[in-house]
Amino acid sequence: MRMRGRDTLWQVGVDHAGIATEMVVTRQIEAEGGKRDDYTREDFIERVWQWKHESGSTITRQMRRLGASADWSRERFTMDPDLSEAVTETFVRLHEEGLIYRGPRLVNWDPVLQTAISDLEVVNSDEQGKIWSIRYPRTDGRGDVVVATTRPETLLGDVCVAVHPDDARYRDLVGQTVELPLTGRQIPVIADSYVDPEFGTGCVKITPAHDFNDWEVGARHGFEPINIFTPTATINDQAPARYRGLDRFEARARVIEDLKTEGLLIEEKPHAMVIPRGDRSGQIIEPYLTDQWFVKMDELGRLGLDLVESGQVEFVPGNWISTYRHWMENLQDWCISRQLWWGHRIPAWYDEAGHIYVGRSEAEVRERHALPAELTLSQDEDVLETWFSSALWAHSTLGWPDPERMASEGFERYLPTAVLITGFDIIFFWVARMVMMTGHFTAKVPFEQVYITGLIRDREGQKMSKSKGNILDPLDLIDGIDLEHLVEKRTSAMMRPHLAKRIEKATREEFPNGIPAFGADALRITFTSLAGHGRDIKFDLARCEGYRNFLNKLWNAARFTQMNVGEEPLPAPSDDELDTLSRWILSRLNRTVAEVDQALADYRFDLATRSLYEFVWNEFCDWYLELSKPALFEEAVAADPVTAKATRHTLAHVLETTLRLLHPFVPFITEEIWQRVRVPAGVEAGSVSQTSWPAAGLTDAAAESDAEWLKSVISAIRSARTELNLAPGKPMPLLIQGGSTADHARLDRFGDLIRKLARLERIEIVASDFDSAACATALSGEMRLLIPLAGLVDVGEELVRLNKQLERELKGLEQVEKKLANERFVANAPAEVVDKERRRLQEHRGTTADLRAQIQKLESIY
RNA sequence: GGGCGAUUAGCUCAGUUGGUUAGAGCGCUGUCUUGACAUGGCAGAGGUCACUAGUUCGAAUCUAGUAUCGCCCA
Repeated sequence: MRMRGRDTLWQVGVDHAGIATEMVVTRQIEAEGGKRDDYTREDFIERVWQWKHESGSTITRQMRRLGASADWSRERFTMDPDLSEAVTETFVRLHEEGLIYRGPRLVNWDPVLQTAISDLEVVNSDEQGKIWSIRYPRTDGRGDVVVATTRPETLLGDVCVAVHPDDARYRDLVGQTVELPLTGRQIPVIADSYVDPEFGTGCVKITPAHDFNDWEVGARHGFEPINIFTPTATINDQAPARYRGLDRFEARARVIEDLKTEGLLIEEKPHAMVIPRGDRSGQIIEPYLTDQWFVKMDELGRLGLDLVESGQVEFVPGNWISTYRHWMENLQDWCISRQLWWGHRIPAWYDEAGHIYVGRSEAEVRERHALPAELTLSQDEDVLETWFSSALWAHSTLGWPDPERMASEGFERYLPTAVLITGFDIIFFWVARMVMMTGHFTAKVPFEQVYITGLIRDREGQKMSKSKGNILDPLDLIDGIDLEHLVEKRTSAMMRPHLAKRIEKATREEFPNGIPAFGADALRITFTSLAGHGRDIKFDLARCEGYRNFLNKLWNAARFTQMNVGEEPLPAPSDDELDTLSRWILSRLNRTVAEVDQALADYRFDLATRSLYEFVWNEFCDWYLELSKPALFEEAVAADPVTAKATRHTLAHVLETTLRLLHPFVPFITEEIWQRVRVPAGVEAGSVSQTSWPAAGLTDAAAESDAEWLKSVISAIRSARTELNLAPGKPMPLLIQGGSTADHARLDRFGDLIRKLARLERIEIVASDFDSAACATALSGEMRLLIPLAGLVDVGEELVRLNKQLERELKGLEQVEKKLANERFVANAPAEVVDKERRRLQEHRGTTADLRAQIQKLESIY
């Protein structure tokens, strides 16, 4: 983009990762033998800042080493004062608009971290649990009701038992009461269609304070929820004294034991179930009743959906829109408060009577509500979740809400931004929320396109994670790392230390010699080459190695070029001074530019990389450099100085242009080489990054066809040579039989090149009646390339070779014949397709006839 | 249960609006220290495009179903 002369901004920065950071610092304190409780809020935050300054810049350090060409002077952090101001402003405005509210709700509660977390931070894992059937005696003495539950301890908070309204078995039960075991309470039986009559006995205990579904049922029937847990998930005073103070698992054991004693436990059996766990702590999450802050999602969700459905924000690849749509259509209100210290503190104050005042500061609150100075206000202890501030990123980093900063940071100039590049796992967390927030507050979209990259997985296809110990630090791929350090890095500071042994073993198996240094360029181009539009990227060191070798190839091609073009500016040849091969490579270069342009426009970095790789290696290095050598040899320079000059200039020009094309992929090596070729290539700029992006020029069909002819002749001879087991260096003559006038004209022009590249002694054209019985044959178009066998090879080997070729040809011939024999094909297929098949038929017929004739001749003398 | 996606060479993946004998890298085989490069050159082997049916003159490509796997949501 920048090389195309566009006004570009790559806004870098990081968020403050509330929960994760708080956990890391807490663990650090514990490792020193301290406790988090020893710290005041202020001291703890101080400690977090200290940690952040020391080791919080890992990501930006990695990005810098990778050569990310961002505007580093504009790096932002979500806890910066200006971004924090945006957070407060957003909260206050949303509150004023009635889109933020506080209330008692069931939230996902992490009893270890003691904070609410959002739905998205809960990981549901399939686990083996148990299910218990419990008898609830009817108070009318007419038997019992049996309920099944996976969480018997929650019966202490049951408010009723529910059955399905259409369930004939229990029709007489509805409206009756049952005795809730162990509590001495009586609870009613109600009918609700939430109950699945097929599941268990068709009777369900309802515990509104500890289950999301039960909460709904309880609310529908007007029950007051009974919360039986403290914030650490121990039993509170709502329960009978016997259970108070037990943690949830102890309570379960005692409840079961007591039920057994009372003869109320019917059975216990294994049960496959889904357990909610916190994605940070790995602990079982409790649905827990607390006061939390929420953002209403109905209106914002509609906006977020509209902006995408209308095409103002476009996903690449496009089918991610269905994931986005699906989520936006099923939104829950967004729980934004977290019971943490590290983050943006909620701008709400309470008086002693519990009234809530929201405002930008305590002073503003006092003034706005005319509160007397002696009234004590205390600020809400909670902070906002990290994504709340990240959601504002697009506009808050451009100065919003301060008009002066907006002007200086380029709010109008850069919003909407062109593209957000991110992983699909973050579409809900971040993308959707950015679209909603920027849309709501600025009436603009945050970005026009969202390029969703695949997720980099390890060699086995596993998601990389610290706890699995399969992470790879890009820095270690760049600089290399020995096995011991790698093992140490992967097994230290683990959340689950018992996995260390297994991780160590796997690491030693996968990287027995550690990781060699590949360099930043090789790593970058490996990633771009893997960046197809799939959703997973399996990372394999072998790919990295391949691209490192490619860069080595590029380096050597550059050395060759430098050696031959020198260090002085080269005069550009006029069009008619350009030799065919130079015109060919320039034509191929132009095609490559066009391909790369198209690939980049489509975000197909893999295809862009491939075009460049193939051009550099398979065309520039394998052919042009080789073909240029004869023109650059000393005798040749004297014989044809014009071609030598044109070739030199073309070498320099093609290399220099290729470097510009490659620069966004491999910035370091291209800069290094470019500095050495810019003078001979005649380009004025201080750095390759300041040159302009190449424009695709015209292609040259005549030159391309000449070069293809030349390449196929040389390849045919080389193949024959190998198949005949002729040493590559062994001189041999070549006889040419047949061929068109065009062939002969080309032989005339390129004979010397063929001789040199195919290592021939001489080339001789022989008459059509020349007896080729004593020759090996290769076919190239209409030409027969004959290699006299005398003294060189075994006739038997040649026969084997020819028969193999014949077999291949016959297969092709058969296919074409079948096609053309089909009348409906001839009648229905487009004329050019049919013509093509007819031409192929002729070719195959000619070739097979030739091969047969030659085989016969050889057999006659064999 | 709902949604999304995948299945192409031993491995990792391309394959555009359906149209030569389906391509690449790595790996494998043979061979070569030729004056850019052995991190290399040259040549080669290797595929029933998961399966079944359909549409079509023609299917890796389009449609339906089946199987296996993965992810997201309930």
